[in-house]
Amino acid sequence: MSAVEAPARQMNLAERIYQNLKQDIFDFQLLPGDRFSESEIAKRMQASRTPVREALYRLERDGYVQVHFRSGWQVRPFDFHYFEDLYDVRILIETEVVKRLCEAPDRNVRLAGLMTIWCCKESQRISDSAEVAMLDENFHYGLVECSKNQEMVNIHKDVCERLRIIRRLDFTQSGRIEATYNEHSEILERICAGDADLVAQDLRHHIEISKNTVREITLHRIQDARNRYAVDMSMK
Amino acid sequence: MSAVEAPARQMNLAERIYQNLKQDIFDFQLLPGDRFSESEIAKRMQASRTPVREALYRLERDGYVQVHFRSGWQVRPFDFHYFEDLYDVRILIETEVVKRLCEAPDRNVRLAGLMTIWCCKESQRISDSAEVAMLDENFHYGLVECSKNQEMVNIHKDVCERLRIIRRLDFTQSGRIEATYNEHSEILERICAGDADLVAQDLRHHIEISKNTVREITLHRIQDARNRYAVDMSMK
DNA sequence: GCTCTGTAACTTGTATACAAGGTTGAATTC
DNA sequence: GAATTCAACCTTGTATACAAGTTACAGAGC
Repeated sequence: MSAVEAPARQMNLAERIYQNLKQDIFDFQLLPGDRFSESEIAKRMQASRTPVREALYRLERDGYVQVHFRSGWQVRPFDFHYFEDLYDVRILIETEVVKRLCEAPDRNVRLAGLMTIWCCKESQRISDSAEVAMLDENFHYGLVECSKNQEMVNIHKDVCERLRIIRRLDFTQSGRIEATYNEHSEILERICAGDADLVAQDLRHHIEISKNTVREITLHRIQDARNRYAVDMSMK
Repeated sequence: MSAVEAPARQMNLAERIYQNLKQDIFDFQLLPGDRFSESEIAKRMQASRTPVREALYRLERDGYVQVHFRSGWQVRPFDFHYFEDLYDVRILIETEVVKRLCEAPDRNVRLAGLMTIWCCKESQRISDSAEVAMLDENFHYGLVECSKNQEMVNIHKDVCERLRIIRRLDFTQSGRIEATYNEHSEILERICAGDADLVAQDLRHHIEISKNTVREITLHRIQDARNRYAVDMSMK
């Protein structure tokens, strides 16, 4: 029962390949719709097909790729309807969590960490969009972790990870950073005030802003992102 | 886009082994805590280790088994806290769904199938507990499918499947069948009436009955179930 | 009897060989 | 030129061989 679990899980080849492939998908190195074979990946990762297959089947279950019988693999094409459904699940879980939080007597303690980050002076706010994007994710993870329901945490994390691929296109818009700070701090303060209905409404609205931007994202923008990424890489 | 997906997915060896192993776990042929090796399974399933491994890694991700580094596999031990968390997720999803249903103008049409099964005369009710258990599962699936949110359906299905291992111990109690009929029919009628708050309350209560029985289940009862199953098998 | 040690028999992780079905494209036929 | 055929080459699915690490137990030493 002690050190059996994930903590010190040494990196298998399969694990490493899984992480790398997922990162490639997030970075649009592998574009939605792209087809590829196991041998191709094996060659690129300098490994045999066995660990590659293991990684691919995990990615398939995650919903990132799909296998065609004896006919290669494919990065799962974008499906905006799918993303919107995921956003709804996020809204459902997070609003439930904040409602519960509003009834917890020790909510101030539980939220202390988040409050130091988000309810700070304007001068202390972070302006780097990549960094804020990460903080934003952690904000929402942090809320759900307060629920003390590990399965809710797992499912929520899963959903957010599947959404990450499009969320990262979100923080490029100007004004989004400031708005995020304002919305997060308001949510936290209202939780402390115990305003269950109001805060659920705020949170729903906050997430729906992201949800609505999904519709605007086109394959063209994805292609752009890829090009930008390629340039970034060559400059390092 | 036509016949690419799951429908005609022919049974791989890996797929077959996955299903068989899961069934063994459900039937308590493999008891929580049991340890076993890949070769063992391969021998029993008359296949090589390759498809066995694929199946095992899927089961691991599903949360049924865990692998110990170069030291065999184990059926994940029971953790009642885990099951209660899952029940909470079920409650959250299903209450959300019925709330939405109460606002849908065409809810009578969507629910027609369920109503013929559950809102029938007492004389037409089914009394076989295994059959009712299956109908019960389909009732809850059916509700969520009405939500038109495929991801919610998927997650809910996943959660229910993970709960199935203990839910099947539930319908043995006398009176449970009649109560299920009464509760389901009341829920359906109240949805049609559009009573969002009342119906959510009913549903929550209905699921919490199951949730509370979890606490009563002990490993001893599981052992019993296994013995009973072994007897059933030998009688065939 | 107890502790330690080393080895033999296991385990999973990875690479590779082969089987069986899918795809493609050039040659053939009309 | 257009349609068809068929073979070479691809793909994944499965079995097997080997590498590397873990476990269990017999036997030595005390």
